[in-house]
Amino acid sequence: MTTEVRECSVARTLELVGSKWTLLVVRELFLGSRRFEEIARFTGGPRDILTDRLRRLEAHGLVTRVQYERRPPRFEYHLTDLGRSLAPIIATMREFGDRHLAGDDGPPATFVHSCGAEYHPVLACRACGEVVRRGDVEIADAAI
Amino acid sequence: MTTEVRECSVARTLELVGSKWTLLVVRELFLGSRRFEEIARFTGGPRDILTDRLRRLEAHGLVTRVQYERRPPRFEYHLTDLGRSLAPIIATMREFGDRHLAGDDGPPATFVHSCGAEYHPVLACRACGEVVRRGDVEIADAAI
DNA sequence: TCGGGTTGGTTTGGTTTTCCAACTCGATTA
DNA sequence: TAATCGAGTTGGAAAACCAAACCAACCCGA
Repeated sequence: MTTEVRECSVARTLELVGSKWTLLVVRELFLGSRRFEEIARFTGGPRDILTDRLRRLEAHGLVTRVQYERRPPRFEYHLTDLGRSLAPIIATMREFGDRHLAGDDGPPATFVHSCGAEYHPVLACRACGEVVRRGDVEIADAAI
Repeated sequence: MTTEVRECSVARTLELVGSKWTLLVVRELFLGSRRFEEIARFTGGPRDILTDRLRRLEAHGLVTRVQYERRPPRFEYHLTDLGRSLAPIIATMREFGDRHLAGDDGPPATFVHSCGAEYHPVLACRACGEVVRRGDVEIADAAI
């Protein structure tokens, strides 16, 4: 009986962003925080862990550390293009939370799409552009 | 100076599914695994942790545990509707992994949309149905 | 020039989780 | 009777996590 662990893309993605605080750091960067103090304050995470997560994200090319001041050396963190491509993951998580885990006073933030409506993301097929509903997608090739 | 931690939907979602192995369990259920042994085999996770995750998912209504045999009592795990609504999170993670973290022989699984094309999810605006590109969405109300 | 304050961490010391292998338990098949 | 199976438990070690304190390098006001 061999180990039949599925080496899937979900697992690989989770190795990158699946540990505690990582995605909250990324969320903060999406929201415009740049400095360590902001990230620490708004996520509430332990500073040593945040340091570790930022280094790890940097090592994988999702974040860059930019010196904005020498003489005391000070740094800002920016998402790279690769980092920004995590947007759909954050957006679908936000949507799930808004819908199913909202607090007493509804979702804590709202976004607007360029069409003018309040923005709620749904999945669409890249090829045909149609919004996907349950049952529209089938697995073509097992092993995920 | 008060603690200004953002109580956002992303954070709430991560409390639910943000610890290690949870999303891999959910992925397995999406792929059709039902029994503990399958989940253990295909995720490779420690059995005690998997038990914990399944109980936790059950407690939050994402999974139901169904007895399919008495006399040795045996159980199956099924996603509830709420659990199935995690699909976009899994799908966007898979897409990210396929695109940026694929192994040597490309993505390990492919899916097909009902339009006939290979399925790759992109985000669209629920209201207007248009595919979202960078810059199309703005925050309307801070605090996320 | 002295005492604070700011920024971006690192260190310390302990708590919690996670990990893993081995074991259990009831029932079933050989 | 032994071996097997499914679905966990158990115990101990390793890793991750956490809060608080500390540090370095500067800036500011008195």
